[in-house]
Amino acid sequence: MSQVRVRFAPSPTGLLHIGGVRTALFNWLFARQQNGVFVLRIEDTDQSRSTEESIQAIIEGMKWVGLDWDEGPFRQTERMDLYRSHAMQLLAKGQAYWCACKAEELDARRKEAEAKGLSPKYDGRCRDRGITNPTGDAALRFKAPQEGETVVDDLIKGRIVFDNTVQDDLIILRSNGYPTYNFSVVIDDALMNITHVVRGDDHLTNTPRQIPIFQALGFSVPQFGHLPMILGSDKTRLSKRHGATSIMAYKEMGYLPEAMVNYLVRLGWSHGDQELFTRQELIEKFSWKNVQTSPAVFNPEKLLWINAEYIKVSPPAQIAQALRPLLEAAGCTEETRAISTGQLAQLVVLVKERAKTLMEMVDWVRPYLGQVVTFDEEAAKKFLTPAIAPTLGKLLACFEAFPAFSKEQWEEAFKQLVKEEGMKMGQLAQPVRVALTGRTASPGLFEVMEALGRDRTLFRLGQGIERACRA
RNA sequence: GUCCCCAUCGUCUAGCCUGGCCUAGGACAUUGCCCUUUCAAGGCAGUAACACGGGUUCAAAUCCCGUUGGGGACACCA
Repeated sequence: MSQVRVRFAPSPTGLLHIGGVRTALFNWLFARQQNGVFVLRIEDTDQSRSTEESIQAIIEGMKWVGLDWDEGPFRQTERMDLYRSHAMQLLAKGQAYWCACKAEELDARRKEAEAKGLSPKYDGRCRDRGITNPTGDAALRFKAPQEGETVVDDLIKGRIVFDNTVQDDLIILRSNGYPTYNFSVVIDDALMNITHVVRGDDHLTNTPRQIPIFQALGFSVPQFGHLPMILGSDKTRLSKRHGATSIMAYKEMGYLPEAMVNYLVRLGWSHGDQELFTRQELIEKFSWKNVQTSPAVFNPEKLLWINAEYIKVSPPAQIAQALRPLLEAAGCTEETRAISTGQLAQLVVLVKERAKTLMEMVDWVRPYLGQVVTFDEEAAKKFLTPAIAPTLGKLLACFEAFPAFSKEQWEEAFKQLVKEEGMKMGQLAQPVRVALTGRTASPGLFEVMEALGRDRTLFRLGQGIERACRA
């Protein structure tokens, strides 16, 4: 069998959305598993809607999720001669014809047919007119088969039969000379030797339109596979109404690319009960057989859970690196630049179990940057009271007596003091927590002290006592 | 309207092809408990589904037909 060649062919009419990423991902996994080739092709034949920014957004998104392509990015607008010459071939063979109907006329006729409850398909009035010297605004139509059936043996859905009598004579070359989608995909998929065309379910009904074009041109027909759609919580097709759909929006919200990939692949594909996969496992275990046939609702809560799982197990230094720009963007520019990645990684270890996104992590890490603590007013008011000040003072004196920080020693001393004062652990722990972090919630107290170091711990404790006395 | 696809807990899904092991398993979310210096994390337990109706069969979530419901496509968009 020849080498597997698959492609991802987005149209650059907006940002790269998660549905597109999932389609790309399935293609990519299959290519990598089969030692095949993954092609990136930009379908920009609609000059009125395609933009350069969108092309950049697609490339940026693909890179972020780590879906590297082997060939391309090809742009259809750079391949116009190919489409035109093949269209002319069809014309010469009598499998295409010029159509002089005006777009507005066609529109009107379609509406009329619909109003009468008839099929809105082209009535074929130019089919046998034999126009040989078309005026500048004629379009070229493909002579679609009008009888028999077209069978698609779908990789995911199995055998699907379409009745050719409902097929339309599609326009393949617009009056402006640009090819239409259904024609340019066929030419490109054929010329690029694509072996498996895997795309969204919304293309399923395009398949019986495209197969006859492959055949008319004498190309071998690739295998097709149609992925179920991603739906929003209301079970309609996922769109902006449902929240963020652009892949880069998830980056900005603090999601990890590996988490996105893991979530997206599980949306429509499964391997028994397994939820978490390394990329290597995905490549090994992926199979069309286990791709779901029905659409899936996008569930942000599960994505959040997966992201949290990835934050917990990813190398801390890697998280630290990704965190840096977000920290700076959050206004901690100086503190962030002052800290080494190694030190930042230690903070990541400190808080990684409580942050589900990098954005949340920014907030968790903040109290450990800089010398001074920023008090949460409510927390300070509640726990840093004059009543507790003397005990905090004793604790400070006790800690100061230790020349160096030692988690075990300091914890021992802390517990000793709690006992002497006849308090409960929490009665002293909370005020100390507020003194050290400014907040009522934090990692374990002694981990916090370790992260802060002896000097800052003592400094902040002193700060807390001052605040308590003032209150 | 026509054509096509789809249908298991709220959600993602296992099981369906090759009927019995399914009084339907896992995960997210949710509820309760445990752990505990706070917040998490973790552990344990619970609530919760085969859309409906007919067949076929000794036996159906699994096979067949229909109904209903959802989605998609019917452009000189992709």
